[in-house]
Amino acid sequence: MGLRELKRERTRRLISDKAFELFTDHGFGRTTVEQIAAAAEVGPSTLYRYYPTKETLVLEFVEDSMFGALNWFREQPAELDLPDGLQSVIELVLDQLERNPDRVRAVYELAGQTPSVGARLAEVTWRWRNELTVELTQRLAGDSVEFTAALAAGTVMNIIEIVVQTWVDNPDGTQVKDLAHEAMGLLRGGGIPLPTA
Amino acid sequence: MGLRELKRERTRRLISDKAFELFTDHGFGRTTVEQIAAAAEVGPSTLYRYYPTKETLVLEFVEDSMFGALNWFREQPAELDLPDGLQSVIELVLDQLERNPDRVRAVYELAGQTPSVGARLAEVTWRWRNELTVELTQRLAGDSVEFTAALAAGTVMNIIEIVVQTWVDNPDGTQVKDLAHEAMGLLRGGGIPLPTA
DNA sequence: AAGAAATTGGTAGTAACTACCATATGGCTG
DNA sequence: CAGCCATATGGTAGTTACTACCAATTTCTT
Repeated sequence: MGLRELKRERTRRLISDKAFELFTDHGFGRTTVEQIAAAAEVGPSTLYRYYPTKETLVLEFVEDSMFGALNWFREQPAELDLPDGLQSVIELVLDQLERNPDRVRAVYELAGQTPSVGARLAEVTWRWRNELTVELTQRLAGDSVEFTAALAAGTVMNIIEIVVQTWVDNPDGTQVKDLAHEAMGLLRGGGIPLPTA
Repeated sequence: MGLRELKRERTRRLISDKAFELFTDHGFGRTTVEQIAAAAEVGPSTLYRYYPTKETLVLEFVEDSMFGALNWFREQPAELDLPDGLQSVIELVLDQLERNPDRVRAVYELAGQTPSVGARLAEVTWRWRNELTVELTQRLAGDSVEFTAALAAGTVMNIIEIVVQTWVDNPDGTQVKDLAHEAMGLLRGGGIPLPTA
């Protein structure tokens, strides 16, 4: 890796870290982009080149965690057993998020307090689910492939969201992996009240 | 209803309609709030009192449709059969949306083209699912109530989103109610590849 | 009819974001 | 090593969404 890319990574991380510091200390709305740029010792112009909106500053880590797992899934061979693959996707996402619990909690905190951040977070998971649907559609065969893929992708997303939500709400609660297994068990067990067909 | 409320409804609708006209003609990003206000013959200041953000102008109808159904559900007696109730919620939302198909299609068009609109739309459905989860939690008893409620609410939301998505993508396709039944049938039939527990 | 309450429109200001340009820095070739 | 090219940076000027506030008007109440 050349010096150029190295520097890019460095400043990117620097900006992101300083932004989080300011956001958690003074709140998202009370922190201006200029303040972040000043704290990171770059011009506002440079900051905007790395992060096109203020919200992306908050969501980068979560987005990377989710789409990293999705990209792994995309690279799997076509013969991959889908139930196994989907389970792996869930575990991969959760593993990635668990690498930085404080950051995840801060993200959800900010998303709860600031509507624009909440909206962007919702949009990220929505887009993630859509792209998983596309990938699943290509791996499925038979009738109603579109619907089947979309329902499967939606279910996977539900599990992840529920587990993460529960996890960030109770610090030091059950392990995330156990939570995920509980959710999957409930779904398979059929104890969920579904609308009558 | 007094004259005051009547006028309020009128201007609200007028603003919303003019906004949609401009959005569909020239695009969301190329329409300014001032232009909308001028078209509706109100001051920008007044417009902001009705619609706090430009995006709410787009999403009002969808939001009302979804939360109308949710409020109906909240008013049902505690003994309500949940599967039946959830099916009714789905049908109610779809009924409401079907009252203005052009508007729904325009909303999804704008949401696809404009990130901030897409984000707000995702946030609306996300919040809707959360509130349905709360309501379901109160109506459930037993172990893992939180998880059960969240999974049920998530599934209901998935069905609605999939049906609406399919509906807006193919004009003059299958009836929405048939699409909903197809989705529910698939779910009950167990043909969906779920992650291994 | 008169006062209270709510609606309106206007003004001034903040801050996110865009387009553009000059400068500086890292990477490669003779 | 010198010079050239591509890229990264920082600054300037401008647009626009949105907020806070105030004066004037309209509707409701008694």
